[in-house]
Amino acid sequence: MPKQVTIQDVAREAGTSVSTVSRVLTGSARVSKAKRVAVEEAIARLGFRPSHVARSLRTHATFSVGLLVNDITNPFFSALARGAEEEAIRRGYSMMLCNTDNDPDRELQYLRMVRDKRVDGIIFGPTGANGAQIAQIVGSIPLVMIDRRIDEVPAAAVVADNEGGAYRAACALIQRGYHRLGIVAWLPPMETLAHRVTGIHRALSGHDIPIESAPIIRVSRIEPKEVRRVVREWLTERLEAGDAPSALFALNNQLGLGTLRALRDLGLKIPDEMGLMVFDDLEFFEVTLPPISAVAMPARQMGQRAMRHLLDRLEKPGEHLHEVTVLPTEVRIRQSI
Amino acid sequence: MPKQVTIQDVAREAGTSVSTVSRVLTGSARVSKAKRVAVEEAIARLGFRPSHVARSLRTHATFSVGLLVNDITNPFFSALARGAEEEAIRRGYSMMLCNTDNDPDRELQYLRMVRDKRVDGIIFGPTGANGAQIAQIVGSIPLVMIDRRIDEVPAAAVVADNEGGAYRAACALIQRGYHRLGIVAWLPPMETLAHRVTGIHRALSGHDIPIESAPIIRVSRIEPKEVRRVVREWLTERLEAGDAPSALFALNNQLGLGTLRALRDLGLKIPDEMGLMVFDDLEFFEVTLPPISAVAMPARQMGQRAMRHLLDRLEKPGEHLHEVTVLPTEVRIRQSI
DNA sequence: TTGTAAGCGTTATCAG
DNA sequence: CTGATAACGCTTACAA
Repeated sequence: MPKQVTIQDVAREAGTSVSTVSRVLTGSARVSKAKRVAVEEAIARLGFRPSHVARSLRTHATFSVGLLVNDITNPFFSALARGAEEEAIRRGYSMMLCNTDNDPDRELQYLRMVRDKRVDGIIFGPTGANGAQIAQIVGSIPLVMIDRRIDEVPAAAVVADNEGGAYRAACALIQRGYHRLGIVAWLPPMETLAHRVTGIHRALSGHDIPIESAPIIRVSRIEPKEVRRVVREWLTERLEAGDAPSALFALNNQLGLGTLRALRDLGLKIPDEMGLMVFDDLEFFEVTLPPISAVAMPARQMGQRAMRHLLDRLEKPGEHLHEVTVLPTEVRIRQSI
Repeated sequence: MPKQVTIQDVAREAGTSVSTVSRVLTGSARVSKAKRVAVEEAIARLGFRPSHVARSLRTHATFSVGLLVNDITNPFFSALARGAEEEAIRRGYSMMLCNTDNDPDRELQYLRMVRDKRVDGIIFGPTGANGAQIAQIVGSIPLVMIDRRIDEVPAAAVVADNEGGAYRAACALIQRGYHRLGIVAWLPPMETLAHRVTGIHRALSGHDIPIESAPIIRVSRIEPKEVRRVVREWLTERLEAGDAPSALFALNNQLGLGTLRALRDLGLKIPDEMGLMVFDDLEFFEVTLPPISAVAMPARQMGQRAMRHLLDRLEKPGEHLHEVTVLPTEVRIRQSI
């Protein structure tokens, strides 16, 4: 372990004081040309690199932020993370990645960890649980919610236009003659999914279709295999009873993937025997046969915007507006409807 | 900004000294029951949380590691990141996410950043460039290479069995009668891709097929659209000349996606008019029509193993073996060949 | 078992 | 413009 070069060493080498070295480091005050070059040369000679941790202790700023998301493996969140990270690095911040796996306990554990590490701020896709505890843990750390919000915690948020996207997508379905919609949803109550359902219902009502005619298929676990099984069984039953919907609307990309597989299992021809629409577009929906219609969320942009919000607030702490930014979604009609 | 609670406050509240508080915090020495409960109560009362940054300054350990990968948006890397993160959190470490975008400059920038932040170690998927500089920047920070290696930097590595996987996949192609292979590759020289080519060549030779009969289609940019265009044009030309391969072997998932689209553009029936094999399996290859054969890399496990290596080494610095772990790949034959 | 005090590597205050 | 020096919040000898 070669001893690390400190500001003291640089001062000695440059024949000056640590304060002067610090001043050229931070540019916080004027330094004579002569001294500055002496210091710069000493730094180069010694290969000195100031310790962020010492600096952080002194300044109470770590230039790092925590990103808590459900699962980075989900394309939506990886795109979001990418957007956030890009903005962060551009502004000199680094980002700690935390996968909560939608588990309230992990969420709390992570929140504590980043708080203890004294991150300057947090970008947070909440599970929806532990409202009060979160507020308490986070305390006064600047926080931006992403994708979902949570009422107990006052914070800015960046979300997608879930209701609007679902509404327009449902209208497209209806206009193409799919009047009987089956909604594939996930069991746990989530704000985003609820909004999507609302959008669909609004479209239905707007076309004088009773919302009771659109059954909701609720899967309890989000694993593709499970979704596939549940949807397949549900559909089989309905088909036998002659009471099946003419199109399925899956409320997120994982549900969409499972649904697609269920449809394949049953050998149902898309879009003739069953239409398919999924909320949250994936790159590969473009290349399946047939290509699948989806409503696209601006994931990367959401991450970028959330990070921008956060850093803006860190850098000029004047404004404490907890605004919620709603980013538009885009309905992409392909051949599955 | 409510002033933060420090160990001093706890000591005062508990009627003891800071050292005693520190001892109950770290468990580094025995403390009488009475004092301990006094301290614990004081901590609870005050909501004290020790500052990791102060601790790090003192102990020279930050309990954080840097993860540098090409692009988290690529499913291979997000799975890898997930595996790494899981192991990290399990052992009390946090992970900084850095996307290098395969850009040597960004790579250097990030390496400097994590080093300045005094991460305890680095997991690093190198671009392949700046060997000497990397060695210099990283200095004595424990480092584990992932996916690719780089000769100038002595470090442990975790890689997939690229050659073996490609070999077995090529054998499968040949056995099914695809004797004329077109290899879709990326232009920049990369160890992993080279190994894959080697594997294919070995399979060809083993079946007495001259390797010259397997042309390499080199795309200069990895964007799907570009891959698609290049492959389509190349194929069109060959088809017209009556000199096309009978199957295409794409060397990574992005190339695979682009190739698939090119095949669709040309209306070539898979697997009858053209076979397709891609290195690096994606979830959705299972659900395309037809499902696509691929060789699967244990991405998540690679991340986990790399992190395990790294942390093991941090925790018992005795061993300095720069071993390279080669994880097996699995050929998954589906209906595209 | 407990307390005092000396750092860890910076930045910031305050004189000169 | 420059230099001592006191924090920052913690851990760890060293003493008691």
